[in-house]
Amino acid sequence: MSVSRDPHRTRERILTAALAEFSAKGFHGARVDRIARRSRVNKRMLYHYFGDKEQLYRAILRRKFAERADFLEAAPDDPGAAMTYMYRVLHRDVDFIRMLEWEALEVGSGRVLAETERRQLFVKGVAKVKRAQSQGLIPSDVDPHQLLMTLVAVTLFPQLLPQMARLITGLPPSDSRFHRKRVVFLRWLAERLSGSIVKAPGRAGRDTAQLAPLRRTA
Amino acid sequence: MSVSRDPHRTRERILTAALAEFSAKGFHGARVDRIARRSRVNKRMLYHYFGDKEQLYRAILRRKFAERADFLEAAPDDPGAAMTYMYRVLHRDVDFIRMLEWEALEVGSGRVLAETERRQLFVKGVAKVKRAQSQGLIPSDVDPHQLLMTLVAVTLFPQLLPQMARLITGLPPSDSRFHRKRVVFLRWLAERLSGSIVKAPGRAGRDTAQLAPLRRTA
DNA sequence: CTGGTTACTAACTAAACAGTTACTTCGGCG
DNA sequence: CGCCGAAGTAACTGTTTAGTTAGTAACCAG
Repeated sequence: MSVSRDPHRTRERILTAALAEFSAKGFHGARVDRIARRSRVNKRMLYHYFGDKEQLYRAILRRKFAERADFLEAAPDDPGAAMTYMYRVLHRDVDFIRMLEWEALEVGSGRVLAETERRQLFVKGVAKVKRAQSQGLIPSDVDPHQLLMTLVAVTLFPQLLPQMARLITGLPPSDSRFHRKRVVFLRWLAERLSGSIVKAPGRAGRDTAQLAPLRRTA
Repeated sequence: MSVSRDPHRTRERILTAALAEFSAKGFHGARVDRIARRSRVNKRMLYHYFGDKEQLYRAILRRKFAERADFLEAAPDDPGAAMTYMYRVLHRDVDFIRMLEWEALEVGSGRVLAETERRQLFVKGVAKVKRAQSQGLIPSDVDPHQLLMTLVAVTLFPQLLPQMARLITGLPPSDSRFHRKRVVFLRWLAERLSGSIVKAPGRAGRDTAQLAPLRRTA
């Protein structure tokens, strides 16, 4: 017999199966029995290791967010390269995007798990944008918070509302042709944003200042 | 006595309560009993009018999508005005955005309700972008499908992942200060996209700066 | 007024579900 | 070797849930 015990492996199997289930169905749609079956672990063990369904859910979230904790820092400084990088990375981790989306629907704009760590991540992201601004890679007459948010929006969106992406473009975002077109577009967009089209790639600030009066965020 | 029958009113009350419930909790999280209680209608009547939970859900979706069927057509031609218009309109209908989001998580990029009508809506949207391109409002060296998708992405995103919007900017997207900053940003972005940034030989600068409030176009 | 159809109610049911009980088996340490 | 805590199993339970039964009350056509 020898069921050959292996607590670590069991824990991992539960986490893997739970991620798949929660990502696919969300917290309410997920079934504890199904996670147990998928991981080929006795249901009782889920409760042994994680307490209850909600704590298991939180464990999944914590792990997923920790996994992607560096994705803004790891991005290149150049906005075009940064966008295509983010797009490529996030595109491969659909579960991550879906967990973000479930979270959005559950908590709205309320407090989230790992609030401070995640805020810190974005503080660094904003700092990165500001650095790019001072280097002249990005115009300085724009709120870096709003810009960062928009860069994320633009890279995330196809997986966020894939049905809409398909209805608009005719291709599902999982399709490699979609992928290629998106990357081409992102590069085009980066050119536009960085402002090096019309005038020399110098500092854009002065020239455009009159067009968009902007108060810096606090 | 006189329970004073009113089939139409009852149906409406069910639909209203169901929208609130499904928008808040999604299909699996929604409770039929709660919809019945909220609408102060006997639960049996939901089944009388709509068959079962799923058909009620579909009825809600159909109605919501029909309501917003013209939102791309109603947008102004000018990209800056269009973006702020879309942002304003969608911002006010959080339920609509949430239902889109539940749909995304449920069907992925698979077939959706009212598939052909909704595709048609976007075909018209793309045509609109192309028209703007031929008028020189938007550069012609960009895929209109990808651009349209991105305009939608940029206007929708804060409500799509409000927790992320808050973590990045420090303000929830429901906050009026957030709103103001976003509109300023969208105008900046439109300037960039339309391409006549520096000494533009045309209308990019001042005309669009004061945002014509919804000029309805066919 | 009558008979049938539609609107409406209260109480019930079968199934699904998260969580538990009660028990066995393994592994390591004195 | 003996025993204790951790790893594991199978079968159970109390509750919640979508959906139903069985019936009453209003409305209306003839």
